[in-house]
Formats: sequence, C-alpha cells, structure tokens
Amino acid sequence: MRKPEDKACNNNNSKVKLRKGLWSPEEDEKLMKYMLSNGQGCWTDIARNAGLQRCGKSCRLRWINYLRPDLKRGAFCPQEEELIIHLHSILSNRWSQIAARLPGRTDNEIKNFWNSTLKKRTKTATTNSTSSSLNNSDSTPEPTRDHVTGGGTMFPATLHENLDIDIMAATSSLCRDSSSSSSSSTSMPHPSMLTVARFDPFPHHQHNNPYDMSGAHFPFHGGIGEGLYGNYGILEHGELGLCIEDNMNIGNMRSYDSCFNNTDENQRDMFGLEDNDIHHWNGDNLRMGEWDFEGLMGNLSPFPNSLDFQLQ
DNA sequence: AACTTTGTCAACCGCGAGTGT
DNA sequence: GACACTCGCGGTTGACAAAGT
Repeated sequence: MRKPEDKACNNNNSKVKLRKGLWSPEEDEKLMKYMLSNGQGCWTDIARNAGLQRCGKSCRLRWINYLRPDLKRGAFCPQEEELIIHLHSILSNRWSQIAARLPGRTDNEIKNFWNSTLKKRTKTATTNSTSSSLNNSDSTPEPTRDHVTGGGTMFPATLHENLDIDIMAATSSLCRDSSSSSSSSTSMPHPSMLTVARFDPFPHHQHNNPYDMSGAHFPFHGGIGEGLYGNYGILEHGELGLCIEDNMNIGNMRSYDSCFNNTDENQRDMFGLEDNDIHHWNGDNLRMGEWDFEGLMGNLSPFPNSLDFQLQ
C-alpha cells in the first residue's frame, strides 16, 4: 500500500484536499490550457492557478510525461531500441540522461520500456550467448554492472561508474555548441568534435549480442532535439575514445588499446591527431581512473554551456 | 465463461540537490 | 547554519488489459 501523502504534495497552506490517481480529461485540459498560455513556472503556483486540486509535483509529472506537445507517441522504433540499449550500457539507469538523447521520449517511458521489454530481451540474449560461449558463473548479470571476460581481456565493470562523469552529456553539449555555430547541420562536422564514449562489453565474442555495437555509427549529431543518429564514423571492437573540439587536446584522455591504433591510421589522420596525443596501453591494465578529468574540465571551460558534465 | 497470470504504463513515493529567507 | 520550499530523479506500486489455462 502507498503511504500517506508526500509532504511536498501536502501543502500546509492549503486546506483543499488534493486529488491523486489518474488524471481526468478535464484536468488535462485545464493544465494544458494553463501551460500553453502561461508557460512553465513554479509548479505549486501552476497547480493552484490552473484550478487543479493537484499538487505541483503531480502537475509537473503529468505535463512532462503526457501533455507536453513535443512528446512522441507510439511504440519505440528499432533504432530507438538500439539506442536505448546502447545508452543504457553506458549510462545505466540514468533515465533522464537517456531520455535527453531520445527526443520526444520521457524518462518514465524509457524506464518502463526497459523494465518491461528490453531488460528481459537483453538478459535472454546475454544468457544465450554466455552459455554458448563461456563457461561462466550461473549468474547472468547485466553487462553494465559486471566484468565480462573473454579472450583474456577483462573490461572494467561499469564504465560510467568508474568514470563518474557524464561523457554523453558532455558530448551533447559540445556538439550542440559546435552545431550552433556551424552553417549546416547535415554536413560532416569537423572530425575533431567527434566524441565517442562507448564500449563493447563483449570485446571478443558474442557478435550477435544486442550490446555488440561493433561497427555501429556514432550516435551523435547536433545534440538534443536533432536526433542522435549522425553518421560520424565507425569504430572497431572495444574502442573507447574521446576527441573534443578543435582546440582541445585528446591527450587529456587516454584511449583504450584499439582506439586509433595503427589500423585506424586513416581515422587518426582524419582527426588530425598526433601520436603523442594518444596514449595506448594494454587493456589488461585499463583503469578508468586514469582519465585526466581535471585537464578535461579545464579544457571544457571555454564552453560554458558544456556544464552538464555530472561529477558525482 | 471464469479465473489466473503476465505485461504495460501512469502515477506515486522518497530522496537529494539547489535556492531563498 | 537552520529551515522551508521547489525541483528533478530513479525506484516502486497498482490499475488495467491481454493472454493463458
């Protein structure tokens, strides 16, 4: 059973009993009208001024998850599914951050979709591929939270946790900043603005695994609101790299062993990178803590809008 | 047809962070 | 610093519908 009303929804300066539960069409209409004519503000005031016997929190939720005009309706398309899986492998349950990269979708929607559909699907895929290729433990954990062994390489368990930084958010910001000053959103951006923050939790096998993003296109193009299916290039297995803006030095980051390796010479040339910009090391000793975040943050400073980095 | 199980989704809940007084 | 308030997030719940028995 649910507990008594949330204190935030039980405004003590109001004696009116606040409604809970499903929203009626009339309530929706009131809120919609108010929001369209007055815009967003203090939700408590909105609830009151719109004549709703709801707490502000409830109004906010209703607006964000249901009434907002820019919401996309209907089922998730395969590209969205793939993107959710991909983003979840990096961001874990940071639904709001995942949602920010899926225009028109809400965190709640994505969370529900993950919990009801994708979770099982990916788990099944993991179970199948794991049982067929590995003599592993009987647990079939989610790839975001576990070490995956194979071919003698152990990949760090949880990229996002070890990084403690929202690379994807930074990516969006940087791309947004760049695109805002670029003349065309469809042209190939300068390669050095390319940002990659992905990893393949199954670096040496399981190619039909949904997490296997090998060969996937970089999902960055213009940041929030412009879709995320830009085609900036293709990486090979197990790559992890980060290149930020023209005037930023990739030397702030250290790359996973195959990133811009010799076979990627063309790619490196395209990015205008020098050998000493890139630090290689053996994947065996990979430690995310070796990323130089101070330097990165320092380099980010010219971009005031890039502060949706989340250091935690 | 009646009942049970399972899946989906809207909404609630509690918490932490931020802000103003 | 303490307090009140708001906002946003992620986990969880419960209502409902569909599928299964």
